[in-house]
Amino acid sequence: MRRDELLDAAEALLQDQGAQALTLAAVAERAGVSKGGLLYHFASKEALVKGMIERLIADFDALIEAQGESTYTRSYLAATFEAVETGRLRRWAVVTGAAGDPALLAPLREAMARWMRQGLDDEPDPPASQIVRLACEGVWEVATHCAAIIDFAAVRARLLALL
Amino acid sequence: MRRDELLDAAEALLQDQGAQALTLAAVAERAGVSKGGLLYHFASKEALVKGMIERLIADFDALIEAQGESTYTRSYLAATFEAVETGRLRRWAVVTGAAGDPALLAPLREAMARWMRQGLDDEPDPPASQIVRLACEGVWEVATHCAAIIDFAAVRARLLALL
DNA sequence: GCGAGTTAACCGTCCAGACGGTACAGTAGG
DNA sequence: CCTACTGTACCGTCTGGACGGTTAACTCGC
Repeated sequence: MRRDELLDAAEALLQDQGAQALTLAAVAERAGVSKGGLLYHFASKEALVKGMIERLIADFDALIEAQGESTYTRSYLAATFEAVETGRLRRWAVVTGAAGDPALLAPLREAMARWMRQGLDDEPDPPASQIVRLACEGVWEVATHCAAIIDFAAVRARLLALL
Repeated sequence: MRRDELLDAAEALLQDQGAQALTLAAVAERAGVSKGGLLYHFASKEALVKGMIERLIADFDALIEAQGESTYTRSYLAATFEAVETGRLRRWAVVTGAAGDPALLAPLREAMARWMRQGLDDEPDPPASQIVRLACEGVWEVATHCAAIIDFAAVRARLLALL
C-alpha cells in the first residue's frame, strides 16, 4: 500500500535529519510523490504524524503477540530485542516527530501504560517483571542513541535470568 | 542569573506545549523579557537549545556526584530517582526540543555513553549494574510519559537489591 | 464492445502566515 | 561610560494547506 511507503519515508527522514526536516515537501520528495499526492493520503501534517504513531503501536503490539512466549514479559523482552536489533520500528524517530504537539503522544502514553502493566500480576514475580520491562525501555532508549554501548546478548541473558 | 531563567522558561514551554511552541517570541514572553533581550543572551535559537542540553547534562552529572554513594551505579540510581520524583531536570522536554537537529544531541549521546559505562568494570557485578542503569533509563522514560504507572519506592528497593 | 460516467490516485502552483533573525534607537542602573 | 536590557519595525524564507487540474482504471447501461 502506498500509504505505508509514505509513512516509511517520513520515518526515514526523521531518523537521519531530525524533526525540522519533516516537512510535507520533503516527505513527498523522499517517497517519490508530489506534495499533492501526499496530502491525498494524509489530509494534514498532523494526520501524517498520527499515522506514524498508530502504526508504531500496532506493529509493536503485533511483534509482541508474534513471540508466543509463556508470559507477556518474556514476549515483551523478545519483541524489544528483535525491534532494536533489526532496526525496524524506529520509535525514537517517530516519537520525536510527534513531540511537536504533546496531544499526539496520547496514544503512545496509553500504549506505554499497557506495555508496563499488562499481565503483570499474573506472573511469578511481578516486581522482577517490572524491572525487566523497565530495562527493556532503557535498552530501546540507549540503543537508538548509541547502539555500540550495549552487548545485546549479554543483557538479554541477564534479563531472562531475572525472570 | 538571567540566563538560567531563560532556560527555565524554554524548558517549561517545551514541557507543556511541545516543541513547536518553542519559538523565540514565546520563550521571551514566558520569561518576561523582550525578544531582543532573549537574543542578547542567546545569539540564536540553536544556541538556546544547545544551552538547555548542556545545562541538563551538567546538572545531572552534579546530581550524581552529590549522592556520594559507594559505587557509580548506586549514585546514578539515587540521582535518577531524585530527578524524576522531584520533577526537576525535565529531560524529556529538553531532548525533544533539541531533536529538531540531530547534531545538537551529540553531547547527550556522549553523556549517555558515560552514564552507561563509567566505573562499570570496577563494580562487584558489572552485568547487574548495567541492568540497573538501563532500568533507570526506563524509569525516567516511563515516568515522564505517565508517572502514575510506577511505584517508585518498590522499584527502587528492588533495583538496590540487584546490586 | 463501446462510450459515458465515476472514482481513486495523484500533480503542480499559489498564497497567507509564521518564524528566525536583524537593525536600531532608547534607557535605567551602577 | 558600560552593561543589560526594552520596543518596534522590518525582511526573507519556509511551510502548511488549499485548489484546480489530470490520468488511468473500472463500472454500467445499451
